[in-house]
Amino acid sequence: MSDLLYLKDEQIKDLIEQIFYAYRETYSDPKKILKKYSFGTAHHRAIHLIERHEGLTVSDLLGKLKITKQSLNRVLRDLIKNKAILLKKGEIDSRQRQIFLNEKGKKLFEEIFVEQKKRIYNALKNSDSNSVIKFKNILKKIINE
Amino acid sequence: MSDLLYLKDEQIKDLIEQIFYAYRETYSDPKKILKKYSFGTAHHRAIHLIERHEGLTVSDLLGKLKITKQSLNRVLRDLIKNKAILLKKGEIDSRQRQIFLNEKGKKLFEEIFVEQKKRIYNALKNSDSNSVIKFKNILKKIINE
DNA sequence: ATAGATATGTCAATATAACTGACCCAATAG
DNA sequence: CTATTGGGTCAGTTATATTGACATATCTAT
Repeated sequence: MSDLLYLKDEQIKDLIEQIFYAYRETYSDPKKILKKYSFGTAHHRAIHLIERHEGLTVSDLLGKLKITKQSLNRVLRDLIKNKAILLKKGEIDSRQRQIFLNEKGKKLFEEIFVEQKKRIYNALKNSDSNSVIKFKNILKKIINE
Repeated sequence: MSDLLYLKDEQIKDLIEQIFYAYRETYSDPKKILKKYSFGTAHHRAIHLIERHEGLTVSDLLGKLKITKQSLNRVLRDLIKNKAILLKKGEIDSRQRQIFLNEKGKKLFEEIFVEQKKRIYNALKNSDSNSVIKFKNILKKIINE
């Protein structure tokens, strides 16, 4: 085991605790907005990933969320019913469905994002760009690219 | 809005996505071990916080987990039944209960931690200490200290 | 053309972890 | 001594996930 301070078990335990808080807080901020639409965090995560990866297929989304298709289906049904998203037949492979936000979904995403952004923006605003790059790099390593 | 690259919305959206993955992966690793004891991630989070803050009170733990006492109570009951933790009357205020891991709980924590540690250790092992300090600082800012 | 594999959708039952609301008791604080 | 606080519990409900089985459409390979 390394004797470097930041690789000591106690430091790693702290990080594990802080990663929990960071996730929870980041995804708690927009809960009031979601509730207005009768959505929960499951819907939020889906919307976020669809916005980041417009046109992704159902199985792409399953791979990112790592939930079962039955779980995802409930979420997608709700979002479709609410006209937040739409599914189109895949252009190359028409078994696939590509998922897009429509206007209502984009507006909802923005509303959510305004709330979530505050926390991250405030955390980063006094950091130099080098710190932020290092932060992102370590996050990437934690999730294996 | 800032024109600094790392404060652009797209960068912040990426971070929000990566924080989700980082949390999920970090807390997924020990699920097999937890299952052996018929525990879930709710028990895991409680055990982790009790290890980091030995002797904390029930309301301390509630404040960290941000769940209701009814939810926490189920978790604590399971952990007590399994002899992973014990509750002692508060020394100053005997209405309070201070929570401790006992030997079985410490062993369980270690077993869990070995699994979780791998991911974080591998992410940090090739980073310089400066990067790690900056990583922790930004995490702290995200959770407001 | 047809057989098998793949992508998606769905029904049903169950598990996990959370919630709200209503009480209770013991102990501290005013 | 009364009000408040810390903790525990019962009961019912909601949100999100699971497993397993099966259906349909489409693609791929022979």
